[in-house]
Amino acid sequence: MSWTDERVELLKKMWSEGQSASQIAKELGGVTRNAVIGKVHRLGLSNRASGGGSAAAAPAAKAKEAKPAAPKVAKPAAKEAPAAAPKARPEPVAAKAEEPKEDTPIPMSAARKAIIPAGQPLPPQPSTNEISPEALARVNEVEKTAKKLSLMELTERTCKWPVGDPATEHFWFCGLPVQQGKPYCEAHVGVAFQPMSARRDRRR
DNA sequence: CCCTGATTCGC
DNA sequence: GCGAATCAGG
Repeated sequence: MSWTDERVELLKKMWSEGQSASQIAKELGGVTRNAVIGKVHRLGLSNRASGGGSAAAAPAAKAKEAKPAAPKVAKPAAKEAPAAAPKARPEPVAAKAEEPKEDTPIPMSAARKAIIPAGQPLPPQPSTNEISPEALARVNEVEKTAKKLSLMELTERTCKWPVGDPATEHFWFCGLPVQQGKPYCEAHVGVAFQPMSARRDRRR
């Protein structure tokens, strides 16, 4: 694929919108994020700043080291190996403390009748009708393709959204790839983290 | 490990 | 000009 005007235009657009290089690459197709980044630089728009019309900006970049007289320096291929010193390197193997593995918190699902074995008080949960319809639709859709993992099968990168009633047979965890950072997949992040006041704040 | 952008450099 | 490889964070 080559950088046609259209593709460059889309690149510029998406980049200015703050899309990541990988997202742009995906959209364009036929290029890697590296290609996108490379192009971005060549186009000289690597600096995504200057959004608001504020005249002053440029928070002063870091002091870039000037390049005195060593444009290209080949890798230090040759080893000096001067003295015949026996390189006895202690090589201290720092032992890392084991990180305590945290248990994954288990969120409640929408389908809870009112009975959880020990009869715990139900944790407060945003009522279903306050979640955007689209988000719910997506969740319902996703639950069909969920990987339906058991508790033991969950990993750091599997969606930990529970589906079904823990007290019944059909209970599982979504298991789809999580959204970076979050404990849930994209769809479930959508219902888990609501942009507060989603409905009331409609206008603005 | 997943991701990000930045840079280098052979092509 | 192009972009893989690599680097440097988060």
